[in-house]
Amino acid sequence: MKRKSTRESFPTAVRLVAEECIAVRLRLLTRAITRLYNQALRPQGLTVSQMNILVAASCLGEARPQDICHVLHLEKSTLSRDVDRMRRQRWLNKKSGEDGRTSLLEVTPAGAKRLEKAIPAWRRAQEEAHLLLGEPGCAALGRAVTDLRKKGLRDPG
Amino acid sequence: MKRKSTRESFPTAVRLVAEECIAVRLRLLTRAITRLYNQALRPQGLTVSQMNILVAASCLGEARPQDICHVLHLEKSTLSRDVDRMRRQRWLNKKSGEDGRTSLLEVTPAGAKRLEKAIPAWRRAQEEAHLLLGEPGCAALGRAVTDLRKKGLRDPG
DNA sequence: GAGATGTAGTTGTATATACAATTATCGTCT
DNA sequence: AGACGATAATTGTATATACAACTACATCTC
Repeated sequence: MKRKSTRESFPTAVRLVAEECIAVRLRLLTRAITRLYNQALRPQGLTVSQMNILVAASCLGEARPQDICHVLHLEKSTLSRDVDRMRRQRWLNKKSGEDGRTSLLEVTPAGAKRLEKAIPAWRRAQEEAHLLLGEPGCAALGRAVTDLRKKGLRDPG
Repeated sequence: MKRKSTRESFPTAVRLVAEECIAVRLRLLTRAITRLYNQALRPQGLTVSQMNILVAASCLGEARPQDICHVLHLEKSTLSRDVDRMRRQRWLNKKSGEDGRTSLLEVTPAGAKRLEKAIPAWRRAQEEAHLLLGEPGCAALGRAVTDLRKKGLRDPG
């Protein structure tokens, strides 16, 4: 993997980014972990994103799209399309709310079943991920998310 | 945000996923942090992914696509398309390597300039991200990535 | 109550991501 | 030399993601 470099000299700042950039690390780690979960979930016909949404919707009961966006820090247009796909699969049902602008999403029985059947696979992925991050890493992650919600870094949309 | 739930009872396991899932948290956090960096970088005409690739390529010197995939845990087809876009921008140059199958990527002067000009914006985003994660969080993140590379969770492609 | 302002969701467009299949090349073995 | 298996990259297809623009509805203000 280490290759002979034809020009070893380049700005110090670039080296700094390479060594310290939080986004690089976080994105890299997320790619790896996402792959882990998706591979576990694939036989269940679910992606980790879809599972996220099903779980959030289950917890919220009848949820407005914006509520789900808020808890997942998801952009509204992203969710809109995710929901499209999941409605096509009949995992989510859309009802119009009292306010003519809003709608309410609800997990269908089929969606709930799909989710439940995926739990064992999730558990396996979760164990591997836990091993990879270590207990302190997981704890730090939890704290960061709590902070994020508290500080309310404006969520998109 | 807390809404009246029409059905408060649903499987315990689902609650468990909601409260503990590492993928949910990591992805959520990554969405937020990615947004942070992208907003900072947008005036410089760079995305965080593109910056990642420029930095990796700069550090490696002449890099084979697979080398970049390896250090960033990126799937080869993903990189292939990212590189396409960046070649169109003239930030990367592709030369054919000695082996007829491989190619070598090199950051062009234009690419290097674009990257350097983006550093101040990066620095601002980095500070905010650091604040958000806290020093322990950042340290844990660093450790996790080091571990990931050590344990060599097979990278894709 | 009509127009201004604001909010919820969808649609247009682009990037980022990955898996599967394909293409092109390489190396080896006979 | 030719066949076969391995490797590097590209291409086909689908999901995930976000910003900007738009649509439809609501609320506020005068």
